[in-house]
Amino acid sequence: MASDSLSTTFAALADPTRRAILARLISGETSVTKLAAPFQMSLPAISKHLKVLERAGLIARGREAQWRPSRLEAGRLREVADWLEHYRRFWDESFDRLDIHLRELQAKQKKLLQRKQTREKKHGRTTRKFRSAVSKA
Amino acid sequence: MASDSLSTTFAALADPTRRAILARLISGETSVTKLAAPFQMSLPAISKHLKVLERAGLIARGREAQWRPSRLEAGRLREVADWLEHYRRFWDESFDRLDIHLRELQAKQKKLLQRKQTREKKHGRTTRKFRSAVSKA
DNA sequence: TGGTTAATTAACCAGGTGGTTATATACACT
DNA sequence: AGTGTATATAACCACCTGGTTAATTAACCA
Repeated sequence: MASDSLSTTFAALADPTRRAILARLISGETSVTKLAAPFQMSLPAISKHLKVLERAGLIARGREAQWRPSRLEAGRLREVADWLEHYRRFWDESFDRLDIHLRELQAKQKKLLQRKQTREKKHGRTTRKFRSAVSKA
Repeated sequence: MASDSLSTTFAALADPTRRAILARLISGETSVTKLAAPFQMSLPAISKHLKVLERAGLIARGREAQWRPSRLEAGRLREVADWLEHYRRFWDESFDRLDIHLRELQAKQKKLLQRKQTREKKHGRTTRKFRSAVSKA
């Protein structure tokens, strides 16, 4: 398998068990045994799947005594969404109009955010908010 | 590899060569040799990649004399986008607000489309337009 | 008919993937 | 210290993947 980030992410997503695990993690972090419960396969198999997801950066794992709770880590999914945007117009006929609307939204949003940041003096976060929802092409 | 549609699609996308081929096809359909040109690998290798993309339904292939032009087929990418939507809120803080805006847009769009269809008596297409751009959760 | 160009198929190979069972590690409890 | 519970690692296996070179098919051209 190629070692770039997108390839690793897609490869990790190319398995229904792993996608089911991600889906389960939507409702909160859980232990390995609880994640394994719905499946017929052995625990080591699940352990391997979790390692794949972890290496792909799709989940992060904590430590609580002998439990290793997994939680969703959505950054890589955003990368996928960003990549997909290049192709949106091929399946979404109304893309151009939608794009225009979204760009307007984005502009408004930026201004709002800038004002908010000036008021509250927040730190750390940049203003990338809507980037993944609009075209980059 | 699992045989369900999403798994096949993700597996096909988990290779930089294949993604590069898709990117190339954004600018129109092309022959195998032209698709192969940017890469160092042999023609049979590209041929295999194209077969993977074709089986995944990401491209379709025509026949023009001895050429087999490939063209982008974005339906499966839409499926990926739809799947991704379940996770959007995990990377997009402003998801809820965006969702509201998009639903409003969708409503407007539906009305526009209905009027248009009444006027032109178009057939076959339903009004699923913005489904992939908004949350389904 | 024969030659050229485009693409695919066949046969092969190294390395990866997804599963197994058996064993090991880590922590909690008494 | 010893036991139970949660998880990971090791060793193994069948199959898949992504590449190669050589041979084959298919269409055009003269």
